[in-house]
Amino acid sequence: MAKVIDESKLLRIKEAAIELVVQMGYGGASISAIARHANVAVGYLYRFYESKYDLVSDLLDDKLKDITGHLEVMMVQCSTIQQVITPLVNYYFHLAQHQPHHIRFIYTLINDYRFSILPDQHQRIHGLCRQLLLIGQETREIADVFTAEEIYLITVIYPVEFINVRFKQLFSEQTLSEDDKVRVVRLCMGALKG
Amino acid sequence: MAKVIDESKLLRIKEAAIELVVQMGYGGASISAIARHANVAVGYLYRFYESKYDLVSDLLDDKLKDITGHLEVMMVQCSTIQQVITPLVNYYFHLAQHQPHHIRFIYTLINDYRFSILPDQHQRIHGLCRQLLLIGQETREIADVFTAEEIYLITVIYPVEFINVRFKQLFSEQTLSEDDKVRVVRLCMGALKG
DNA sequence: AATGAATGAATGACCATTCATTCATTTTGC
DNA sequence: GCAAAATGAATGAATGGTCATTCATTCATT
Repeated sequence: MAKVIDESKLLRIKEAAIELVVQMGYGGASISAIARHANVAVGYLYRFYESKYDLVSDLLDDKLKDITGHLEVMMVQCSTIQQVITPLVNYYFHLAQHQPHHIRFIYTLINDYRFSILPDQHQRIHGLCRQLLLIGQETREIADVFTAEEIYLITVIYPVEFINVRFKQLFSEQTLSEDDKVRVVRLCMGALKG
Repeated sequence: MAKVIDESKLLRIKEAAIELVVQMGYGGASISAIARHANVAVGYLYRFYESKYDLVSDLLDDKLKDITGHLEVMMVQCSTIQQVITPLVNYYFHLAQHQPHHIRFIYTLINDYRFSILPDQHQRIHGLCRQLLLIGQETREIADVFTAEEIYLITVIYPVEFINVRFKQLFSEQTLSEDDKVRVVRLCMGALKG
């Protein structure tokens, strides 16, 4: 007698939550507004998530999983840092162009002291940065002085911040271009070189 | 008949607002909680600020003014980029060590899409970055390919993000040290070199 | 008829903001 | 020098709204 759960509704909830958290902040994104945007009853959200915090926390984890998953795939195929950074920045730009709310969502919550990266993703990100560091020091693309912490800042935080400075139109009102992508890759590679 | 406005109360309100916005986010920092923390009546806040948004927005502007003010002073005395970056990073670290809430506050709101840098500070930051770019290209400390946008990312965003990755203990549980300061300066200078 | 997915009114707490009131200080009148 | 009147700084209860969450009810499917 098990009825089918309408997956499109769950998707709409996720999309609405992401959009509203970006626009109004976590506190400003009310459950009733999320439900209204998703065209779903208020109570329906509690079928999948125990609380609003749970919903948003899970969404953040999903988005981070997407990034680490992508990075892991890229690292298997590549033997130089340049070969990892280029598709990684490509991925950020693709996300920024096709799902701008999603990259803003990550950005908003990664900077929120109430949310933190869950232990699982934390471990994976750690491992990936250490791996990058090893490869880069082998190929001499990364200076010896650097630690995994700096690799994280240069390869994850810097590109995301570049995109957000553009979104906020702080220095330029241009939309992200191919040239910008090249600039970001060049800056990352230059910074890693030391 | 003019009574004296108790400046310490206003200071306490500002301090409480900063602390609570950092801890609970803008939406979570209620006026009643701010007033309670500041040991002040709820209505008292409205003597100085028209609304909660006004209060927080003004505080952000104040903090940004502090940074741009410092940068302007530093640039008058210095003729090389190294001579600007070093005291600038020093200033960030000093803020991080002595007023951690304040740097977190800037960090939290600069990343919030509901708040933006007011036109006045915006202009000053623009001008400062352009000036840095000119000096750096003269002294060959900054590669020709860079724009003011990249100078901003490297000299403002990167150091602040470094500090916040530490605050969040993402890679290291160490508190900020003199060695870290040297690392940040080195990374900034290296990145600017291209 | 039975099941359980989906609903949305109801709940109690808390929100930002207001403003009649209180209270400390200053000015005035003597 | 002092009491009374005037001032305006400071208060916090009151307001009307919104919040997250619950759960009795409805409705579609089996």
